[in-house]
Amino acid sequence: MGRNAHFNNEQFIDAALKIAAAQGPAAVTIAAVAGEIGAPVGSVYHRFLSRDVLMAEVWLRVAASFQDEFLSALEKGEGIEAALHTPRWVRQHSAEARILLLYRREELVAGSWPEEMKERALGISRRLDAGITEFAARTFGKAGREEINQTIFAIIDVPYAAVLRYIRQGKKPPRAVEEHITKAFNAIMRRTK
Amino acid sequence: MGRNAHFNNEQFIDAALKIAAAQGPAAVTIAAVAGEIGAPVGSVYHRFLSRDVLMAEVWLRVAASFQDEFLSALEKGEGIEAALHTPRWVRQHSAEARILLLYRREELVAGSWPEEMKERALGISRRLDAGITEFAARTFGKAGREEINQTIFAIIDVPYAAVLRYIRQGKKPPRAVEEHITKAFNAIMRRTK
DNA sequence: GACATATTAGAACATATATTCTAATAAAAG
DNA sequence: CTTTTATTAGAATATATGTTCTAATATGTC
Repeated sequence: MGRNAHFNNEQFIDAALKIAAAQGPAAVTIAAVAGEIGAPVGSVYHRFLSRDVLMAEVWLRVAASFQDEFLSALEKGEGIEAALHTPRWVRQHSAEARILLLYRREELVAGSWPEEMKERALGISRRLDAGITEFAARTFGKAGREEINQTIFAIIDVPYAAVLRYIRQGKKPPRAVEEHITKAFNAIMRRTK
Repeated sequence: MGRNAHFNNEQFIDAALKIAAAQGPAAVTIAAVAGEIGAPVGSVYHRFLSRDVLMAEVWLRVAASFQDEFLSALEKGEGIEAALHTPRWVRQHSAEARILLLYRREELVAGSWPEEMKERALGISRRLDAGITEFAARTFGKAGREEINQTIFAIIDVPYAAVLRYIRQGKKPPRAVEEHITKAFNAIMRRTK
């Protein structure tokens, strides 16, 4: 019962994501989000407890989008597939990439998260840690602090660096970055002892 | 003539830098900056045209601090010295490093810069470009788009990536990152043809 | 010592924006 | 057809913060 909805949660999250990607998180005002889809500001609060909760939904969606594919590449492949996932995902998802790689979580969500969302976020980072550790153990035979650091550097940090420059310019990373990432990956992951 | 100053420009810039490094640029309110050194808010405006101008001074100081040493390492050495300058500078200058590597210029300075400061900023980025180009030419024999991209990746982007994770955690990067950077540098800068 | 002025001092003002509140609507249930 | 209620609708409110304004205070100059 009750009146039919003109808008749904997705639309607000989409609008916030679009604005954040294009103009940065500070431009995501409630009025801008509502205006983007022609909704009244009251409807934002009808659907989300606060701006922080809306932004947290944006972050969770973007992070999950990146990570699902990343982890399956990591589980299946030799690692280089996971390293190359970053430039590929960035090409495919320009807006999401800007949000995930250009801003830190605390910039998007200033205040504290509701318990239920905190759980979801924690789940995401735990799955990533587990995937990395498992891969390091598979590659180096053991997964001590240094093996894990090397792995993180090769398959997360370096691909991130390779791609960041282009994201900042609003461009898609060129194919050549895959070659750079591959060279660095091979050099770093080569067993040294 | 006139009353003696209790405060000077440096102190306000220092205060803004400290707050930005510790709590992010959004925490750099005029009241916070003034409060940090026990000055009245009016004195901030007596010395700086606006918050943006103050933040621009912060950025210029930090950028110059990083770049002066970086460029002299690049001019003298074989490139690896420049690549390793990043982790070393970060260890030496934790607060400045947070500002330079954690936030983009537009986050620090939202509005437009006064012409004179714009010149200073442009000078900084031009010197960097020139240094990189010169080094690429010296290393590869020529400095086409791809040679320059490779060079930027090896001596700027990768070191940045190696260090970022620690900066975010408020830690100093461990010595091991120098080894990772070196491996990647050698792999990337090796002439391929 | 009186004056001019650079600077401190902090209250007042303007504005942007998150949030709340009250009312209007429309659809389902009986 | 009346009642109930989910939702739209947007005006009103509260607050934070950049900026401006007016006054007080020292210090050098005559």
